[in-house]
Amino acid sequence: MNKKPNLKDVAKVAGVSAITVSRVLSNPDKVSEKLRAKVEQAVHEIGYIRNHAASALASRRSGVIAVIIPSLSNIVFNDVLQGIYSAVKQHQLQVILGDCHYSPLEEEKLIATLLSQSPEGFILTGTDQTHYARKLLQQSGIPIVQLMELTDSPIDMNIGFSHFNAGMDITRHLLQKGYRKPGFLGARMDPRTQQRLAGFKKAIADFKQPCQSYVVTTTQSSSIRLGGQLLQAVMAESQGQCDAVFCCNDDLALGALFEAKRMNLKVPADIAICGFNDLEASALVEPSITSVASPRFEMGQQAVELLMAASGEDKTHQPPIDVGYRIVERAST
Amino acid sequence: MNKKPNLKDVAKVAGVSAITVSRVLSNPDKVSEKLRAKVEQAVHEIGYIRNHAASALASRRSGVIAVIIPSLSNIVFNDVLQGIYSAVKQHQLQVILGDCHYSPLEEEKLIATLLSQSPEGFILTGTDQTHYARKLLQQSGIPIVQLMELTDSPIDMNIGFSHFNAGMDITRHLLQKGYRKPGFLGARMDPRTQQRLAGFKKAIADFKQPCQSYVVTTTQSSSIRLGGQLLQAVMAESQGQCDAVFCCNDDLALGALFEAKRMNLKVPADIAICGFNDLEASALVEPSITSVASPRFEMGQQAVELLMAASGEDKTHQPPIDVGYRIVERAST
DNA sequence: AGTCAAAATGGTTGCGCTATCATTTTGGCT
DNA sequence: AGCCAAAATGATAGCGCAACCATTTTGACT
Repeated sequence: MNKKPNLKDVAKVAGVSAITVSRVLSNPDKVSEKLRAKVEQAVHEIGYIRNHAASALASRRSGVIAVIIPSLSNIVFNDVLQGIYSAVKQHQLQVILGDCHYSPLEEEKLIATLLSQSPEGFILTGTDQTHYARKLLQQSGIPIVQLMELTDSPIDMNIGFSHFNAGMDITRHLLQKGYRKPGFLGARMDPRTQQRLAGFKKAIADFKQPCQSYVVTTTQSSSIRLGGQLLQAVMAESQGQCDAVFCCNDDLALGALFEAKRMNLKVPADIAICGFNDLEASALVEPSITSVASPRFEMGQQAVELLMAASGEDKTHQPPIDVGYRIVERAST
Repeated sequence: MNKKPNLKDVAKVAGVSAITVSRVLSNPDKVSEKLRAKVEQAVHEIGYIRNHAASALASRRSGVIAVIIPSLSNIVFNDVLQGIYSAVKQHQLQVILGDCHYSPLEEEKLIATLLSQSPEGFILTGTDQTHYARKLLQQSGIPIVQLMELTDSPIDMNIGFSHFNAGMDITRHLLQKGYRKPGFLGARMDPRTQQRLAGFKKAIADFKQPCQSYVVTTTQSSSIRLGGQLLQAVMAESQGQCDAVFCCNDDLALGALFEAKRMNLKVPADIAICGFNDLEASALVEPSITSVASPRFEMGQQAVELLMAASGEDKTHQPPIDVGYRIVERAST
């Protein structure tokens, strides 16, 4: 194995200087047609690949953005990620991704690690970063986007929607449909789930008529199977009285739906079911499941655009961007 | 904003030389207790974060591995990714991830881009890389793992299972169950799907009794909804004769199942349905869906371990590792 | 042909770190 | 106390590239 070719090797083959090769690679518009062809030919011929570390060091531009999500297994963040990757491609950036497993402490460590790559922007999920994490981020001086939720005190920029309002709205929807004994089924209980639960409680507290409500939660991670178990739990706790469940996400809702069938409960006659995130399956099961849709892909895209826009100009603190949500009413309610 | 602190700044605060600080950070065992405490204190105090680019340039170790998957939206690759991330954490590595959208050409470009980060290992999905991509990879001299499928001519290392055999086995299962007019429903038609289809055809060709088979495929990307459409298509094509479908993945199988119910076909009496990948939902729908399970998470983990093991020693070409698969027989067949 | 500004190309230097080797300090032993 | 190997720490150089500024070439105009 010969050692990897560098700029000088290309320069030699192309018969130009090293700096010229560099220019061809980074500013193809600034050089003459002939030169570019000659150099590109040489690059291809010897299979030259630019050393990113050296380039980043010399130019102080890493061409990288850092992203931290709480979970790789949750489809929700996948959609966001796809948005991020699609946007990033336009800007010729690389993504370095971290999975903090819903833990602020892991997130803090990840932030330190990812910052060492000198990212040009940072995308975080949620707003519950540790104090030291916030310090590191602020000190880094790069643009930051906090994603998914809205907060009054963002580190820098913020884009998302109100999970509290969404939880409240969908609970109101249940109440409007005449259900008076709704239950909340929650898993994981991350901040966004808690906000949805708070919305649930608020809707019930504000409702003009009195009603009985149930809350069954677990810190286990969410799954379809768990949805079934939680439905059993809420039916047991309510002694069969519970007539509607707001599941903190669609996985649970699917599981609750399957379980309801096994328990011979008619949906929505005996029990209404609604979920959150509007996964594809929710629209296609029988009966289809009412859910809350949000523009996840677009949120990811827009987060990248915000970073790019911000890295140019000076810090003009923009207000949080509310991307909103939509209650998708279906047969299950 | 003061500019970011560097090694010298830490050294000044700690009252030692820059190189010593470097050593504390990279070889904490090689320094005295006192020194380490002093330096770590200084690091934390000024919020120093090591410049990865400079470190990588000077040490020729990037601490990064590159991973390319064909799709971010496919849960299958998510499981693999999780395995990769879990293994990577042990080794203090970062992952740079690319999504090639099932395109070898995009993959080639991605490979070039990711190689510029001087990764210490490369994980690829599948075995259909372009010629130039293979050249670049080989020239890079780093360990490479091709994942998911098995091949006789790997670029370097290879871990996966035979999609051909799996497709053949599950088709045999249908035939053994007495179905004589099976159909294959395929989406995307990436190499692995094609191998499953080839297995399907082989099983039918080898079967001792003659039977009628149907193949309906599309290059559209897979979805639950599409599964329903493909079921309609195969029933139309077979004039209602088709009595079993092998769906190239579980999303299609779920869609086919939902559609079968809408068409008032009993599963498995009127039509058997089986899928591939054994997603959680497949076990929980009614009737539960027969599928093919494979150790995806472990494959991802093991790929990383292979890379790490290989980067130490010399290239001793190991044979491909077959992780196997398992037919999970359920109510739908 | 001669002029001059604009476009194209090249030389030097330093980004922040670590490898290599050199030097100093430590501490167990006679 | 004196010796010496081992442990701890420091000085120097260079990784491969792009910023900066210098130089050469081009071509539109008189």
